[in-house]
Amino acid sequence: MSERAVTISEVARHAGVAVSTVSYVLSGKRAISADTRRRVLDSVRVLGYHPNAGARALASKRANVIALVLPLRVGMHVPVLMQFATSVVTAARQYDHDVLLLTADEGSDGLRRAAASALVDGLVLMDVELHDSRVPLLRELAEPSVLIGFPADSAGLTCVDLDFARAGALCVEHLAERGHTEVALLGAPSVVYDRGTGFARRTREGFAAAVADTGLKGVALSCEENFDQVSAVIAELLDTRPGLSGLVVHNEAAVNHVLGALRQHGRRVPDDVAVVAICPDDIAERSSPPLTSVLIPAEEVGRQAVRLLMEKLEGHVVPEDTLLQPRLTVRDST
Amino acid sequence: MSERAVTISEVARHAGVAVSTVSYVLSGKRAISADTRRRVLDSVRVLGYHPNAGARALASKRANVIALVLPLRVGMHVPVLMQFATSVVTAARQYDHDVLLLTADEGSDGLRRAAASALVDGLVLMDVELHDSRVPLLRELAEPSVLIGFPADSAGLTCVDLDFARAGALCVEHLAERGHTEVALLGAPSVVYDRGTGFARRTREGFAAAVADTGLKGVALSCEENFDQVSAVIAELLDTRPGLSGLVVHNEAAVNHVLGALRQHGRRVPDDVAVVAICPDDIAERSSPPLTSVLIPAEEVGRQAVRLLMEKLEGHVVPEDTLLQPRLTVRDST
DNA sequence: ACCGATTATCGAAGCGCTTCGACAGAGGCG
DNA sequence: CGCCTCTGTCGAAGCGCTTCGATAATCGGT
Repeated sequence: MSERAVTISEVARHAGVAVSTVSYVLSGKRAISADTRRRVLDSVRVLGYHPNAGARALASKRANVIALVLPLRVGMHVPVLMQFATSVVTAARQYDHDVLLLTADEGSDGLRRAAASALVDGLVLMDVELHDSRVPLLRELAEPSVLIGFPADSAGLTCVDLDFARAGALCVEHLAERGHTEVALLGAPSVVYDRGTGFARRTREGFAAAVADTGLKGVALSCEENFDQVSAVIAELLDTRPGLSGLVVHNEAAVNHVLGALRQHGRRVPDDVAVVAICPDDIAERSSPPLTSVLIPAEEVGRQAVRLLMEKLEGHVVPEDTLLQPRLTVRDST
Repeated sequence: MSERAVTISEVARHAGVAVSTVSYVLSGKRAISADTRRRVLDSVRVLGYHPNAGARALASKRANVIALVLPLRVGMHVPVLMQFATSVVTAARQYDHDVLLLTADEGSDGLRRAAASALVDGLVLMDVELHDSRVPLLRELAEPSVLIGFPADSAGLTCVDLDFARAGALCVEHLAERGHTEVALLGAPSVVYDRGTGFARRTREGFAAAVADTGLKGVALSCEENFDQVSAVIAELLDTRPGLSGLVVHNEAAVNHVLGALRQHGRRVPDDVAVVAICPDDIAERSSPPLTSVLIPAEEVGRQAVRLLMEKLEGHVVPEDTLLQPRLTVRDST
């Protein structure tokens, strides 16, 4: 084992051509005769050649690696982050790029280091907050970047996200169609609103706007993530708002507690109270009853983020804002 | 913006020394006078020099990057995976290494490609299964690797994991001490056992052994992850085993359903039924009541995995098996 | 049959860094 | 005082690849 790696010059010798010819066969940047191409590719296969990434990066000034930057704080539901991460990796591979994982611990220095050392060609930042400390740096970095989520000032940046305002509205509209007249939003823990996390606020705004538009009665509440607190909020809600019959839950960790609390308080879903959640499909499906939900299209968000980054790497101009339209799946809870 | 990157020769010129001297200052591989060192470091700072990663990798044959390979299937609880991932990244940075994220989609080819192209110096594989298709490849790869989890045949490999057998036993012993005489294990979904996931089986074995040792009565059941099925299992259990008063739950996604089902069936925790979980602390803490639990020390597992890999990269010999001892935290559920 | 354009291939010059061997100068010792 | 050993520094040779310009070879048009 441990045989020294095969180099391009060995491939060239084996195929009886010049090193540059092998390079051109592999990159396709110049025309090569079918015959030569075949001989070279055969040699590549026979010798098990893999181009040396460092050498390639040095000569071409392209590492073919992008950075994926994890959020500063985990405010978002973790499984969703994981979905983003895997879809970014998968999408990147389709463009023949790899993904370097950067965490918040290093803060902006980490981004600067990775970019300045040419370790990566571009950056994807996950779960960007309204006042994200990493954002100013991006503006001065030579490397292109794409954000998942929207900071307060997104001018000059490329951002992708689910249209959360529309998602919040969609839930309200669905409940309105079902004939409900008084609804409530159970959102993120209050700390998430306090620190200005964009998607939580935007959902709330969309909810409020739709409530106004449809002429329903509605309140938006924050929602902690342990059972007792959820149960207390539900009790209070049922108590003070007898007409309430529709619930929008935008909190993956709390959604099962909400169902438990409703059960505890003797309310049946959907007969007494209808519930629509904004959460991943797997959570909605394994709840009892399975929940009508708007899912966060993590897979598509990640794919779009990578696509946009690749466009930028090619030197193309891309739209600054990309909002993905939410889709509501009706299940048994409404 | 976008000013061309500073190179080592510019630093050398600025500091009035040879390129090689700058290199030696930065690597510390040869003695350099204090005066020269200071001048060089000043120039580095003033010019904002960052060594080019590709050039460094090419010349030194070390990329200073390790691969983190995500599991083939997500059988493990996702937040725990995320904890592994972040701790691996953090630990790697402490050794001045970065982390490349590889997913299962590419399978073994991805590993081979990353290794053969010298993109990475070594590999950390997460959530290894008993018969993991990636394992044979590792044996023939020149690059060192460390596994998180144990395959069926771990000979010649370096593996790290929580001692799940001990964790299962610890839970039983705790319940025995509390005076319970009949206990049950609610484990992973049956499909997880079927595909031979090591940690699930090992927990079950530890549970069974401890039940035998302590002379308790006990059964081990698999446990699906939606409320209705959990509720049915709990009903059946309470019905057929009236003496049952202790439950060990090794299933993060189901643990809240278990509590809900017990509530539904009129059992109080811990008065009627004591529950001890094997799960992350945050889940245990936000349950109602907060659960006595054995946590999966993801942070330490990741750190140890990286430490072992770095040792191997240095050419040192490391122990093949590293089993981390579980610790049980008593909360309100027992 | 000759010319210019086109196509296919080659050789060589780097990319920015590490590392090896060489070599001045300083210091220790008999 | 001469010799030897360290120290600290330098210059140059690559590492494996991409890419530029040059050069043959081929071709259609006239």
